Amino acid sequence: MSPKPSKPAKAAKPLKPAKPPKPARVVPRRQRLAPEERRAQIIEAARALFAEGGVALVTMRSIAARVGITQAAIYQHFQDKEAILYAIAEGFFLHLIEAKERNVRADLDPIDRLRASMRSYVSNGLAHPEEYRLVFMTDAPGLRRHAPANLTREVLAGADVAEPEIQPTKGQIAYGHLQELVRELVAAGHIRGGDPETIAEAIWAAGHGLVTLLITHVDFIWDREKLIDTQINMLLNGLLPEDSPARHS
Amino acid sequence: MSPKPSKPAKAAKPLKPAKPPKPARVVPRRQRLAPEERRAQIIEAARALFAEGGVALVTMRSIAARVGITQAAIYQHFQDKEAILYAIAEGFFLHLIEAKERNVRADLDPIDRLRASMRSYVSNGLAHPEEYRLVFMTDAPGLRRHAPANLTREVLAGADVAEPEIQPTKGQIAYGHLQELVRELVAAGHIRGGDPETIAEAIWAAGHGLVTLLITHVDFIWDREKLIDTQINMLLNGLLPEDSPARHS
DNA sequence: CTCAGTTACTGAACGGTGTTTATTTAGGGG
DNA sequence: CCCCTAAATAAACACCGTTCAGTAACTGAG
Repeated sequence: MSPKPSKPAKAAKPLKPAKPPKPARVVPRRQRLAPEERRAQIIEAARALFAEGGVALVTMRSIAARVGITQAAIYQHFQDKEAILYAIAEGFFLHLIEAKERNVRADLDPIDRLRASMRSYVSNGLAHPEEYRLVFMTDAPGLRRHAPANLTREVLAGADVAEPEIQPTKGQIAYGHLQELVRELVAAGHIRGGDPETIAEAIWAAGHGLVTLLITHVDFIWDREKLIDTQINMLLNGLLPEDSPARHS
Repeated sequence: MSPKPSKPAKAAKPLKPAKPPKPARVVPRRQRLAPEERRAQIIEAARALFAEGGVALVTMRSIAARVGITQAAIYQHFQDKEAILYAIAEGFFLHLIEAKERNVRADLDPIDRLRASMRSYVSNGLAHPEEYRLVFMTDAPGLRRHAPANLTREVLAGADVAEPEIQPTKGQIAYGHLQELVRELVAAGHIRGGDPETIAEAIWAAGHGLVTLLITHVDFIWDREKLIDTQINMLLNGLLPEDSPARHS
């Protein structure tokens, strides 16, 4: 059996029946903070726990304990747990955007910009696997719910809904960079023609699949660089040899 | 008289509080089943719940209620919840293998076999999004634990650990089909040379990314077929035009 | 047929989770 | 000064997966 922590447990409290409200409770000492400060504390605690052991360690109780408040107090500042995780997810996308701006210099050859973009994306995923899992591999449809504004399909499609207060999430900004790059490349004829939107989606899918494979089968893939090279080469040059009769079929 | 065996006094209760264990409990009517039958019932119930509302509905209590037993009884037949989910995951891979054998006829042109393989994989993912999420997008490292035998890296790498009782999981079988196809194509010169193992990984990554994108951004992507076509075309022909100076760099 | 042994099953917990509610109280504006 | 808003609390609620002692249905040997 497991180590049984014998607890004295005098919990003989009648749960159901009428509850005589115990009076004269002395709440020890309570410190109040400015809301935005508390909010920052909570996010920071959550981020630290997340970094230490992944999403499993991020618990309302563990966050509260780290901050020094009770778990219920968190609900004064966040609608629910997913709202906290959303903040962490946005941090990941911020990393992504910053790394992209560091690695994908504007003076590079256009095709090299695409290469560098993909490498930057993959490297970032490998550097922050827990965040990557949270953002793309967790079944949390609610994460999107906590975006500051609803970017509907129409907005993204470019309908003239020019409401200035609608601002995209960090994830949408990051993806927008890829879209723009692909548009540029297609317009300049550097890559095959086609719908830039669809091409960007296909490229992202390939990159995402690569990261997924690398971070979930950690101990099966020994030569990561070779795999990344192979995939980028596949995307650019294609699998078919130049003289293959199957080309462009 | 009564077959009441060595159950002396109930006074010897070393447990926490003095709990008067009311005896004379009349357990209504209990039906016992052959273990394999019960096992099948449990899996079936879990599968039905899973199909109805995803993994969130699959609860030990909900499974038990559907079968008509208590949740603790399940543990007579499965080590834990993940063992049940493993059965569902294996079912998904079985679908995958069957679909592949239906769609990828051996008499096809080799390159068309690759095309059909990818289409079959993607279609299967789109047809069973909940299973796909469970298998590839849930952070359940334990799913692998319930494989009937441990296929270690050495075994997969081809070391001569020819233990006949070690049999691969359905997932490993499915992936093996892709590996074999790629090996064939490379050997016959139908696709560019390179390490077939790595190429297979890159292809799988691209297909997986595609499925992920399609099942998570359901309402953003209107033309799935176009995206699938674009990606397969990208993999085969490459993004770069024939006369691009960047080719093969 | 009897009876001991095995084991599928039950009821009741245990420790955990996210969240809600009533209550208390700190701190700032009239 | 009081009063009101709202941050924080204690205590619960409704779940979850899992464990465990005890019970009863079956099994098979004598």
